[in-house]
Amino acid sequence: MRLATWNVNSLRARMPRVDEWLLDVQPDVVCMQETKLAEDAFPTEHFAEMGYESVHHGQGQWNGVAILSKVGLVNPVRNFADGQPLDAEARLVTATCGGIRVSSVYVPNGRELDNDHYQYKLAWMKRLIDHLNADTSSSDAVIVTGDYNIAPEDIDVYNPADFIGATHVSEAERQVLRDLESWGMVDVFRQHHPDDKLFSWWDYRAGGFNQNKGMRIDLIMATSSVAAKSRWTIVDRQARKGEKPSDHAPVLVDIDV
DNA sequence: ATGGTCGTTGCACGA
Repeated sequence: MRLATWNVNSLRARMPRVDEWLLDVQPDVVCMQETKLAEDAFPTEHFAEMGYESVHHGQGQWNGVAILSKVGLVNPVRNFADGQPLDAEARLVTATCGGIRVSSVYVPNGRELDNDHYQYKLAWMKRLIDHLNADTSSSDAVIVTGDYNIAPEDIDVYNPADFIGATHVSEAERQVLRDLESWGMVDVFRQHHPDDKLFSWWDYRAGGFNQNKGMRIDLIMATSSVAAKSRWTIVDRQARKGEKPSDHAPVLVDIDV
């Protein structure tokens, strides 16, 4: 099974690149973030014609997450499943694909450390664990992948000195990611590439991609049973090049099934 | 050099 995560930064703006990429890469499961589409504006029929079942959790101009699957898509759940009042923003969707419980996540950005949005981000990550406890178990085959807006370690940013006092690298953010690992999740890319400094996002501004000023914030987190069956993982930098790219590159993993 | 671009929407804001 080939699974990918990609923050497309507006599916409407990205459709030509998404179509081209699906045909080229032939993923079985795709987790998308920032579709920026209303619930009903998702091109369900178009993806069906390309062989994908899909589920979308959208809200309109911001956020929006989706899962595409060629290996079945059952028991979809939009939003958190922990029984608490629903998140007002469309940042989480879950479905079982090919026997794996898959979630597509768009973790809040955080903006600045003293911004209310940063507290929302930390609370959101804590709540993700409540969701997992309600929806599944760490002994199951589970993947939670998407734009975490957290660089797990200093190796995951181009120049750690430039990020002092910034979000994405703060100790509290890294701690909630470690809490997810304590729950039972493995960072699949880092497992296969312990020393590689490879990024998944580069700012559109100031030639960020050409200068490789990026961060690795798009993560494939998997329970140990899935991680053990993962064979190969890459960042698809090709998708960040060319006409009208997203500011994120897809991250791929191939899993033995 | 505290900028820069792109996406939304609508002439500002989020990333």
